[in-house]
Amino acid sequence: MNIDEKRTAIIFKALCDENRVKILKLLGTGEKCACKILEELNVTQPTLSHHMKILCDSEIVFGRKEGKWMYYSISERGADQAKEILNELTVINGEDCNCCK
Amino acid sequence: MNIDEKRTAIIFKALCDENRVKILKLLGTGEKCACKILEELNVTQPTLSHHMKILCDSEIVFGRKEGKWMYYSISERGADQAKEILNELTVINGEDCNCCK
DNA sequence: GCAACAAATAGATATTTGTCAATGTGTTTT
DNA sequence: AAAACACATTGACAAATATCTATTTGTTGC
Repeated sequence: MNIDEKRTAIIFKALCDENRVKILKLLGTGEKCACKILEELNVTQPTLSHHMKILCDSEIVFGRKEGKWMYYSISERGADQAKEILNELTVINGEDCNCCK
Repeated sequence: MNIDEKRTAIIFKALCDENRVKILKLLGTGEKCACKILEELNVTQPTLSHHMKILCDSEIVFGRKEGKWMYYSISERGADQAKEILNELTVINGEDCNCCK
């Protein structure tokens, strides 16, 4: 696989904000509606909406609309992709560098 | 494991910038000195230094000094920790939310 | 259609981040 | 010791980000 840097940055942006990590932890107990997530965080509704967008852009979180509610859950597919990229980026293939010795 | 949100954000900050992803890809072929990495990126030396600090703060990258050179490599330990956190954050344990139904 | 509700969008603002030029620090070489 | 080199730190600045208030959009129930 050849990793796209821009896409990788978008994916892991999901995980580099405290509130978004909290949201993922909440989603770990299963699908949640936005209103429920909002209760658990100390942010306004628009701020939550902003974070949910970033999480969905990463594809680690999946959102579905049902009537006037939005339900969010962790996407196994998206999570697996993030894991695969993390694996690829941290595998060590080569030799030590002697360029400066 | 109970995941610390602040620490998690610091760890994954390593992966949410294009240049840092490029650096990780370079380190995938083994330990490299800063000067070699600098050749491959379109940034100045202080900018590289800044990125290397963020990568080392995440502990995904390890730096060692040898004389006037800095050698960087991927830390298996740090990478494993990032993988473990990503796993924990994307495992689904619970039931679907019925709170709004 | 209208009121009530849930979520998204727009606009404003403070903070954080990525970047560079200039300078400082520590090491090697002459 | 002085010069050269590799890297870190500082300070400045523009761009991106997180947050809020106000408003808009879309859905439900009267």
